[in-house]
Amino acid sequence: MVKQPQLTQPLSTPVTSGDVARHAKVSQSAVSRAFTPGASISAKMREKILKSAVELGYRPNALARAMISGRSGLIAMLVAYLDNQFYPLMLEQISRRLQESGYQVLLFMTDPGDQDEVVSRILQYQVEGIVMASATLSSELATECARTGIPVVLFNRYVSTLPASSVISDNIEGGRMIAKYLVEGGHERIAFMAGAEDSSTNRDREAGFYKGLAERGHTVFERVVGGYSFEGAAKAARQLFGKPDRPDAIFVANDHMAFSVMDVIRHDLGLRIPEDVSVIGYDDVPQAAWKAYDLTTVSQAGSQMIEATTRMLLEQIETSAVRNKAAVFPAELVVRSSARIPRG
Amino acid sequence: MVKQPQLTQPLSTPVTSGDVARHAKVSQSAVSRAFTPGASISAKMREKILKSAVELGYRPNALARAMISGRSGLIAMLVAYLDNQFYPLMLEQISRRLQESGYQVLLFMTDPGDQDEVVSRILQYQVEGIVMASATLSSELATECARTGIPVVLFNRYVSTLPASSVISDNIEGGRMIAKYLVEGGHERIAFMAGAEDSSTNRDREAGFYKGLAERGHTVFERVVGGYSFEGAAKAARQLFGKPDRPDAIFVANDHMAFSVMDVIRHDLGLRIPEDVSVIGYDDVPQAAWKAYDLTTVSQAGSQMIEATTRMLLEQIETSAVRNKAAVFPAELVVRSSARIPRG
DNA sequence: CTGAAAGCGCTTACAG
DNA sequence: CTGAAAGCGCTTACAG
Repeated sequence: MVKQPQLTQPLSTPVTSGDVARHAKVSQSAVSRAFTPGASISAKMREKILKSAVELGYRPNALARAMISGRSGLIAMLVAYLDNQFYPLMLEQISRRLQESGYQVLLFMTDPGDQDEVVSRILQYQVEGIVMASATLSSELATECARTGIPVVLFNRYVSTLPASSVISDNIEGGRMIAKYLVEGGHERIAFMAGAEDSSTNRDREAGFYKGLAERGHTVFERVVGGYSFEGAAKAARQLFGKPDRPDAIFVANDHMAFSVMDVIRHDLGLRIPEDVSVIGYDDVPQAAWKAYDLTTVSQAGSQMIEATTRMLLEQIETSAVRNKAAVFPAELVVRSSARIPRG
Repeated sequence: MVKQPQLTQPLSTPVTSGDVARHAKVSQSAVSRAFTPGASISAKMREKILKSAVELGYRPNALARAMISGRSGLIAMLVAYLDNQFYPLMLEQISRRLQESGYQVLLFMTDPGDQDEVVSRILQYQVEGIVMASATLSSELATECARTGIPVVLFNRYVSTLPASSVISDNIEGGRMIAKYLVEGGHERIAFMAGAEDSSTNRDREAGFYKGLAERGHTVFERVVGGYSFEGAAKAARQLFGKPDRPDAIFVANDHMAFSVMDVIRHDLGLRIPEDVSVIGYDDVPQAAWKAYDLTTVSQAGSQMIEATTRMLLEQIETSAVRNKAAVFPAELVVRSSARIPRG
């Protein structure tokens, strides 16, 4: 005969440390100690308590613990949009790392209009740290977050005037490498498609790119803005390549837009890549390796950036110190077939 | 002269309702009421309190509120992997909807090994509801979540024996439509690539597909397993299409794998799509519309599924009732160019 | 409408 | 090592 679940014990067991204490015939403080690593409690007592806890289905209430200890174990993760695959992958990995370290991620999908609301909620939930993972979140929001005094790490973005750490790759050098590669590939009319004008990633990639062109006696042939969106990039590409005197190469500020640009060049305009136009992106998202695009791009040191983000954040939390350090990781050109390969 | 921040008030303001009460010369309960919608408090008093609160930078402590009210405002969102773009997009939209409704998403990236740990943490954080958003999370995990008595909604997955609601699209009908389309397109050797064997999406899509084939006097030509991963799909595709007697059409259980299959067919094997092989996917992720793939696929009613997920979850939370309803949304064939179009 | 008081479930000095 | 007690910051009956 199958035993029915005991009806006296509701499914959503609100079992407290007091219940366990009574059951194990010990004090409530002892129960607390049994669940606190490093607390002074005898092995015998702990065992007895753990046994009772299992029997009753007890789990410490993390919220109550947070109240008294001042440690919520919560990290706010601010993200703007997940279309660009770079971000979900980073979100996934950073979350996993934080979970492994005993923290839990509170997700904030933020929009430009949200700012005050977001900051307010972050504060209400007593998060111990904040990760801002988006190229496009406004710097006012970053400033507000930094002002809370809660440790902040900006991921793939920086605001130099802020008491917040940031983790980025060397976007300036990345831009330079791309300029070098395109010039050496013999291109004469080299264009640039910007992402979001106010993002540090775009600013640095663009600055490095122009610098690289200048170093080789070139200037940009034409500049358009795609705004880091697929549709924006398509529109800008049609305008740019739809004219008779079109570029023979383009650096697109991220891969996500580069795919859109490639589609327009090939399918709307019937041009060949790289024979008619060379295309280079930035980020090296997994799709860049997909054969249909096989995109030459610059790889951000993703796993190092993830590691640095969690390390810097946890370090700040554990030392109660708010820092303003920037970790910059090297960029690396990943050569595939979407851009003409220089000879030699 | 620029004024320095007051050093007497630390940046991470631990301002409590008591501080506000003292400042506004009212009771602490009054402060609480000023921040509780619908509480009985005079307009004059509320105003005075709100003014003090702003001056001091007070925010109610959500954790303390949760302790006493039993409402944490937290929803656990369980996700397995974010490679397949379908999931980040759903995660983004569901999170936005929950935020708008005043809830906050606690993110759990889960692995097969994690189960007990995940359930334990969910319980510790006193979440009010759980969304399981993954085709591949194990049904034991789903069972464990349902057993907690916390409202659960399975997104894009179901386990019929569970006291949990689920939101899915009509995967059986979707599979049938694909079979019909391929048979009518005149294909003779129609293959199927499965995703994860134990997922309900795969089971239903496969069952519907076979049923559709049978209805038209066909059987599946060959069946391989891609496991819902890009690499798994590539491997299976090489094996399947690398032989002389290869399929002339394939239904791949999701778009994410279909892209991989298309790359292998075109670039590794030099075959044309759809002239040599027709490919159909499932999900209609944004990439399916990218011209390089232009994938014929079945669209899941994403926005309806998102809406239903949040509505069903919030309804269960607000009525304290755990339900076992399944919301099934219609599937729709999206015709693009990766599969031969039937005449007429 | 308002305030004093109890209590949510814990952790952590403080004695013993 | 163990227990009694205070207290984290709130909400919510209970009186007035």
